[in-house]
This record gives sequence, C-alpha cells and structure tokens, in this order.
Amino acid sequence: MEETRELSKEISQAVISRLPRYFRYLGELKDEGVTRISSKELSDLMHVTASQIRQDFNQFGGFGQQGYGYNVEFLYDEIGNILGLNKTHHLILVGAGNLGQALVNYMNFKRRGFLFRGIFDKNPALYGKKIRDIEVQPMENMEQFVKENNIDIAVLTIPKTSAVEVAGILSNCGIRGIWNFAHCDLNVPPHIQVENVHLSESLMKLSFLLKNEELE
Amino acid sequence: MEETRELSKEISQAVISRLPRYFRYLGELKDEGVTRISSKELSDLMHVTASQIRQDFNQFGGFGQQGYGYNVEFLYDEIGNILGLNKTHHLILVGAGNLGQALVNYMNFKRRGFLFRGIFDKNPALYGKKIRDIEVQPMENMEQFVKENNIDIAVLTIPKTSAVEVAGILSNCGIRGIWNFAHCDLNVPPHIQVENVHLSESLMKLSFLLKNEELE
DNA sequence: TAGATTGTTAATCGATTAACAATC
DNA sequence: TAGATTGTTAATCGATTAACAATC
Repeated sequence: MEETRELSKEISQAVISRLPRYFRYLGELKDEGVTRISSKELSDLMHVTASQIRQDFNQFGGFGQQGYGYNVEFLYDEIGNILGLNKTHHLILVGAGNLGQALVNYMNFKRRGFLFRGIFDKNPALYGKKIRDIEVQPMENMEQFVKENNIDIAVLTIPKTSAVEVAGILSNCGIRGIWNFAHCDLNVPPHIQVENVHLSESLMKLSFLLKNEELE
Repeated sequence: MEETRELSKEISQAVISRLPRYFRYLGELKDEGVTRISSKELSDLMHVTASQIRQDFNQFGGFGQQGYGYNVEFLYDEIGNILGLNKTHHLILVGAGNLGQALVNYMNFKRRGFLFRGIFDKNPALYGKKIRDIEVQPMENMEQFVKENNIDIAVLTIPKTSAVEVAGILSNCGIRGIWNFAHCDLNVPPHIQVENVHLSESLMKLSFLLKNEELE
C-alpha cells in the first residue's frame, strides 16, 4: 500500500494545513516591506509557537540562518513553490449555480495561477451564457474538454445527487484534483486528490461553538 | 484563564470537527430507512475506525446499547442537539457580493434553522436590492439591526481590508458568532466564536497535494 | 568575539487505536 | 443462555513543545 510513498518524506496533514496560512502572513509582511523575521516574531504575530514554526519549515529543509532568522521574500517564495503556486493550474467549473458563478468571478484565484478554462452545467437554459468570458457548456462536453485542454482541477459545485457520478467520469479522463463543494464524500482512485469544502458542516461547527459557549 | 471551563467536559477540536460528518451520514441512513447501526458498520461506511466512533460518541454519554448498536434516528437527533441544530439561528450577511448572494440563496441552511434576517453592504448601488426577499441595507444600519433583532451569527463576505474593522463593530453589539470568509484572521474577544472559511487556502492545499502526487 | 536564533533532538502532551470486561 | 456490541481502560502512535548545541 505504501510502496512508493517513502521517496519523498511524508508530510503530515497538520503541517500541510498550516502552509497556506504561513504563506498569507509572509505575503502581508512582504507587502509591508519587512525583509527579515525570526520564528519568535512570527509566532507572536500568528499566535502559534516559535517551535512549531521552526519544525514546520524544517520539514522542507533549512530556510533560515542562525542568529538572523528568515528572509521574508525568500521564505515566501519557497513556501509558494512548495504549495505549487509557481505553476499555472487549469480548472473547470462543474455546476454553474450561484456558488459556482461566485467562484469563477472571484479574481484572486487567477492571481495565484488558477485559471478557469471551461464551465459545465446540465441546465440547457444556461448554455451559452458567459461568466467572465467563458461560455457555459452542456455536461456532455466535459469529458472531452478535460482531455483536450490539459485540465488539472475540477471544481464541483453541483448537488450531491450527481456529484459522485460526475467524479467518476472525471476520474477517467485525466483530472488530477477535485475541489469538492458537494455535500458528500467522493470515492475516487488514490492518485486523484480531493479537497472538500463542506460549507454546511462548517456552519454546524460554528453552531456547536455557540451552544457550548452558552454553558460556560 | 480556564476557571469556568471545567463545568462542561472540554471537547477536543478533533471531535467537534467530526460531528457534522457523523450527522450527515446518520441523516442519510435515516432517509434510507435504516433503523439501527453498529459502530463497525458505520466505520466501514465512513472509513474511520469503530473505536474512534465509540470514543467520539462517548464524549457525550452513552447513545448505544451493548449487543445492539445504535438507534439511527435517536443518534441523529442527539448529535443534532449537540450541534445546536434544534435551535433557530438568526443571521446577517455582511457583504452582498457574488459569494454572499450565493450563500443567502443557498436554501439548505434555512432547512437547518439558519435564517438570514438582514443583508448589509457599503455599496449604495445595492441598497434596496432584494435577495431572497431581504433588502440590502447600508453598513451604517448594521449595528442597530443586530441589537434589535437578536442576531446570533454574522456571515462576513467582505474584503479583508474592512473585515477586521467590521468584526470589531460586531463584537460590540452582541453578536455571538462570526462565519468568516474574509482572507484574514479576526481578533475578537474570546466569548465570540469564529469559524473561518478560507477558500484560497483550501485551494492552495489542493495545489500542494497535486504537486506532491507528481513526485511519487 | 558575543549575541542571536536557527536546526534538531529529546520530552511532553494529546489523540487514536486496541483490547476486553460489562451488559443488553 | 449465548452472541453481539457497547463503554471504557490501557497501549500506541503522532504531533507539539521545550531545550540546547550548532553556527551565523
């Protein structure tokens, strides 16, 4: 099961989840003109321990210098590279409802190299409608489009009733990752990466926190 | 710091994060007419260990019966209660852009008792526009509206530049929780709960996973 | 050089899993 | 009663924190 895994040192989920936040803080520091920072200063800023920061960065090799700290711009670039942000990603949107349209219209993704290339929906009323210059196409076109346009990532903003089926089709035409907004778990082959955004579960978590706060 | 905390047994973040997923699976089982389930069966379904399921449920007292397992409907209701879904929550939307509008239009929240009561934006062009029968109001009205309408939760879909300031205002007018979609961390008093949905960080995580997959 | 701060090892803490007695 | 499965304790595993030698 784990045969080839050992080639690149396994990075824990906990560390991976923290990387984008480091990236965000370093980007802000860079924009503010800060050139160097110590793990202690960053720890005060981010409310995590300096020890954890150093441990995390050292999963990927030494980015700092004893007695000096870390060069902000260098560290920012390195973490960006680790996150794969130095590459352009080609996306399709599957499901052109309110949420899907909002995501396509959200321009920050483009800035980071995530480019929407195609939009698909099963509602004929939407065919030909343009969202940010991209025409909505019938679902039937999806498979061929993914194959022909070197699509990396599919963004799934469709109801859970069709999500599993669509994920199956995508798995068979070369997609590499699925950003899943449908309220279900997808069962795809292990070489396909899935990142779930379960909004209603996030809201339930908030609800729990409110209820728990009452008791204290 | 931790004085009153011990009144209700502290539940770990890890457990809290899993509750909504249990709730989703139990709801589906209930809809399929399944009346009882063992931790082993649920574990096969959800791809987690049966031991973890039993440990998690027992954080809240015994919901099962030896030799029988768990009653699906009872367990569903209990977890719903733990999550605070037996109560109605009153929400406001702050920031009526694409994403905000998509959230208001998303009807599943209503089904779970999360009701949008007001919508606020700083763009005068949107004032009076109706989204699901709710008129967009000027930001200036927000503070009073929250006080007068018993609002629990503010959904923040505004740029990070104004998010911190708005969170400050909300903190002072009785809001209990913030569902934060802005790309920043909010520093609010500890009695106010914050649940972050950082979409770009989620996408970066997916990007990392794709890049890492290449190496294997 | 002296001071600062990393990289890294060791200690601690917490979460997950295994095991089994309790009991339906 | 016998069989099944929970509730719960104990063992293991992994992640976080502390400490400090290395070194810029």
